[in-house]
Amino acid sequence: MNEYSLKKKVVNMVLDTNGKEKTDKHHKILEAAIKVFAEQGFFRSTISQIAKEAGVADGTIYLYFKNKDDILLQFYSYKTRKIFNKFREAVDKAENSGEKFRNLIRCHLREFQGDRNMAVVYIAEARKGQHLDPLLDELTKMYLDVLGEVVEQGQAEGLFRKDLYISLVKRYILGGVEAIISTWVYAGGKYDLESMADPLVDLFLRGIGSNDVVAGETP
Amino acid sequence: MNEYSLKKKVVNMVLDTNGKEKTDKHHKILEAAIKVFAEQGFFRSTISQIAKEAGVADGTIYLYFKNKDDILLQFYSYKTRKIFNKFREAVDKAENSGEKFRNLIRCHLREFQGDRNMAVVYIAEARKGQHLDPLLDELTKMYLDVLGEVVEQGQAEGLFRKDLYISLVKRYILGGVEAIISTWVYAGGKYDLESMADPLVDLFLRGIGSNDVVAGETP
DNA sequence: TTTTTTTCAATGAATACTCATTCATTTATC
DNA sequence: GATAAATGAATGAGTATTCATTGAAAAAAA
Repeated sequence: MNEYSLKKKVVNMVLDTNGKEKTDKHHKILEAAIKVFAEQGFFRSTISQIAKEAGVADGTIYLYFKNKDDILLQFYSYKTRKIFNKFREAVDKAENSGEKFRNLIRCHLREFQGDRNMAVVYIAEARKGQHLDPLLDELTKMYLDVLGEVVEQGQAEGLFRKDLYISLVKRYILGGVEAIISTWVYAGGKYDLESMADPLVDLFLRGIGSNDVVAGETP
Repeated sequence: MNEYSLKKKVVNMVLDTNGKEKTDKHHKILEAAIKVFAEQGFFRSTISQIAKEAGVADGTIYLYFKNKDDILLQFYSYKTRKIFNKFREAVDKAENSGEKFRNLIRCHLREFQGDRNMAVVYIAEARKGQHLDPLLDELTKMYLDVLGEVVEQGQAEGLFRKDLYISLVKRYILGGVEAIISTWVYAGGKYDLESMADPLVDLFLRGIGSNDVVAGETP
């Protein structure tokens, strides 16, 4: 929106000797912001609310973030990297493509369940796409790439159908998973999200049709 | 936000003798607003922009709408009703559940393709759910109900599997369809959306797995 | 019919208010 | 004591909403 001139070095994400993230201001503000965003949506949230939630002064936020947009941006950047590593790991530790597929979806659900505020922000704020956040697209793209990889391997292994419209399949799977997360978020996160992985994978693999009957067609 | 005291009667959606909606101010403003919302997002859009797009003065908008939020609300209310009738019709005119299912999804895609601004607003703005719009939930709920109906009938007719977790299936299908619409919107609406209906239905019915192999399990 | 009066939708400048952002001052750290 | 970090009140840009004024058209009077 305005000029990007950082007056001070920022991004001093300190790690303490245990390797755990030190609860420094930067982190505290980020978490507070996501909580507020999750509750009210990005545009309704004010810097003052975030500052209060983080227990700092309004001005302090500007020592760590360029502006309000930058808070969301840094959140995406941070979480996206972190989550993507988990996804990667889940896929890589599996032997065959079927297991990779199941692991990926289970991991997706588990990670979002583990950080509900993040889930809300991703689900609610992410769709806008377009201008604010190339980062968002990046996560989506990475996810789709991993999925594509798994599906193609699955085809090679004879586990998945050969006649698939891959780009459609990728979107469709991501859509299905996000719909389940969105429902869970919306229901207040009351039930166990990860346990939806198996029924969901079953749907992806077998579909809802019985036998070989293709509904709506008259062969 | 403030008190709800309407000083004048509003909502005079005039129908001319042909039954077509007369292009009165109310309608003109609504369409203009959705265009602006689609381009910039609700919060970035200003009343002045909408007024300019509609070719009226800023103040005129307040003769037809309580406030900015109300524009979005009335849009949802209006479109939701309209679209739902189409969905209903698509389902009712089919004989068997398979055809109903296919019709519903095709209709969904066709309607969204036919009004891209609407699609953008629904996809981008709708996820927030929560507070602003019980209307939104209403559309979703109606859609899920119709879907549930179709799926249950399909089970009775032996077309769909009996061992389905219905509430999961409903969400999952809506998610898949929305993902396809979202992709289309995001790609700039360049290709034909309705033609995705058949491949999509195929995925829903048959899944991506080959034969009876259930991936990731070791039976 | 012509003239006068009333009405009320439409206008857009003025208002009121919200917030992101700044910066002079205070507090902590070394 | 000097440097760095944090503060929060003050600023002002942006914009939703209001309302006194206008003028075209309908109704009433002539």
